[in-house]
Amino acid sequence: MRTFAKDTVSKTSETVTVKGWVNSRRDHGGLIFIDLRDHTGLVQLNIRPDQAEAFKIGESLRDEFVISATGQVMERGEGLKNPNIDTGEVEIKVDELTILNRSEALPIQIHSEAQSSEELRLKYRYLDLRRPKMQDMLKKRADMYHRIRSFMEQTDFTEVTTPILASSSPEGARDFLIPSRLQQGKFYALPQAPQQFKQLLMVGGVPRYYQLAACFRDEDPRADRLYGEFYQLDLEMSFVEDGEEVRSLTEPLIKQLSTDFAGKKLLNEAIPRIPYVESMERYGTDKPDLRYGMELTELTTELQNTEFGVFKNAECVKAICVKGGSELSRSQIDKFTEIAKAEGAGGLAYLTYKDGEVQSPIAKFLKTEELEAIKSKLGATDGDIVFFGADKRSVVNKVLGRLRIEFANHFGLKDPNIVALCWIIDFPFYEKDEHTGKLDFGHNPFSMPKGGLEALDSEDKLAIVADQYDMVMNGYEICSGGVRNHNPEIMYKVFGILGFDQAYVDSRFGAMISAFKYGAPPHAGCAYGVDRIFMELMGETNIREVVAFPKNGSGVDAMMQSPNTVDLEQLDDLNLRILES
RNA sequence: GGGCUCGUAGUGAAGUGGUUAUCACGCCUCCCUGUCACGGAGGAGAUCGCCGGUUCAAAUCCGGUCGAGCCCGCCA
Repeated sequence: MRTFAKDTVSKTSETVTVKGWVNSRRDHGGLIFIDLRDHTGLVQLNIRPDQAEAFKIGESLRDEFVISATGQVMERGEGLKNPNIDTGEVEIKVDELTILNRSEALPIQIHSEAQSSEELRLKYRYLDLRRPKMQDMLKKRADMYHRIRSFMEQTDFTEVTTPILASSSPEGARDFLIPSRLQQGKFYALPQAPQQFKQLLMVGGVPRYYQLAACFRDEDPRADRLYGEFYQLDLEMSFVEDGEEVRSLTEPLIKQLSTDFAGKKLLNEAIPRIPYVESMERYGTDKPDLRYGMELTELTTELQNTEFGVFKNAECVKAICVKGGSELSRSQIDKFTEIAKAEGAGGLAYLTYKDGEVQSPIAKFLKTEELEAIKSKLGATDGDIVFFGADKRSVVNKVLGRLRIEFANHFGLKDPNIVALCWIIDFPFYEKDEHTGKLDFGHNPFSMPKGGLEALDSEDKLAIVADQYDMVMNGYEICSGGVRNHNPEIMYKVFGILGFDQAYVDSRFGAMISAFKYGAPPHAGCAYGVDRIFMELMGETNIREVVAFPKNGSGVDAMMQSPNTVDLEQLDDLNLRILES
């Protein structure tokens, strides 16, 4: 019977068998210590020469050998205890020692603080996962899944799995295509989300559906975005016409995960609802991090008659006040200026409040009353610095929104123990492409335009608001949802505005359109990105750190060598051929 | 597709034009009976990602290329 490492501490004088890996070996010549590691922790083995056979084996042990050791658990003497490990009070006096398997020297460091490169860690993920931090991550993720399922079951949601082999959905991300053998020349697509299936479940009479759903998108990754596949807590509710019902029903889950599960504090017990337009104006983004202030402050009116040409001629002038920022060096300001330019700004004007006076290259262009207005509106005091954006409104918001995040990083304003949640609501239904000038869906073509059919007749299509909502956690979009459009007439019109005719909609969303003709209940739902939520709650900034087997930035699994070539026979089965490039 | 950064023994790092490329961990041999990242003595191990150029001389400078990371585009 195997005993786990951590349990040995309560088995003094008992004879036990422990199995695990050699974490380290300390060979004193006439006495050998082994730190044996299993999934529960470490325990020290004490191997003495009087057990000649075991001692001989002990001398041959190396890091990461897999062993089985049998012996008596002994309380360590005074001064020999190790408070740094859970089992430091005891050690096992080994009588029998067996090597279950040997190990070559490891290609990555798993015992030291200095961590090997991510490239190697991913290639040898099965070794990387032995590190306590990764073991902890896997356990915590399982715990989170358990809590999510409990919550969903308690709130009467029914788990339904939907197909992985699905069909290509246009207007979205790039699809992963799967060639069909039985229907040659045709393709399945891996679902980008179970969107259509879950809506069809609503028509199918399932009142509340949920699923921890795998989603597949062939788009370039980021630090907070996995390549290829990720998991969503996908859910949908029928007979819901107000998104508030979805928001208020599900947000307690995210609060519980933040507090009970992750042990963090909520910034606001009442989660604010912020309209999209307001968020863009105040934070310059639709995923604001509310843990810090530095809101974008409007100065267009105050500076409309200024002598300073850059401000005078701009459609919009805004500023943010960085508390204690007057200590920024010239080169640091230059760095922020580069960032501002990369976001489309012409430059980065600033005012420094230092030693009771205003210092700035642009101060001489500003009248005393203008300087006063700036100071009072931004609440600037001695030691602060104020940065300006003056340009088209969208550019100003974008630039200052980005700088707000950069300043928060620079001054360490992101408190890792706080979770700031908010809902962004009322997204624009349509957006105009800045380059082509063409109208496109802002977020999701399946959501209901607020005001229904009539709203779609509005002259200004950009003013049409979708009943669409995102949840934001500490600056990360963690949920997206909406009240769905369950009306075929509205569906046709929504696409018609973009120039797609009825036949197009029928061909792409035939099942949905057809289903909506047979008594589709109104419904609404959302999908929470569980990988990203888990990342933030674990205090990680790289999402690959919280996934067992992630792909790298090139979409490659360095461990499994996927994607890979296939046999010609397999291609023949599918009637496919690879063209010479 | 674009921008920025990086690539040096098995691993992590140092080395910004000039001796035999340095250090730590790991590895191998030997010594060591109370360590806990044990300690000590010795040893092996690097075409400095790859190709080309500049130079008397290149890990170092330049160009290209491959790979990785971050960001932009993209992500209904």
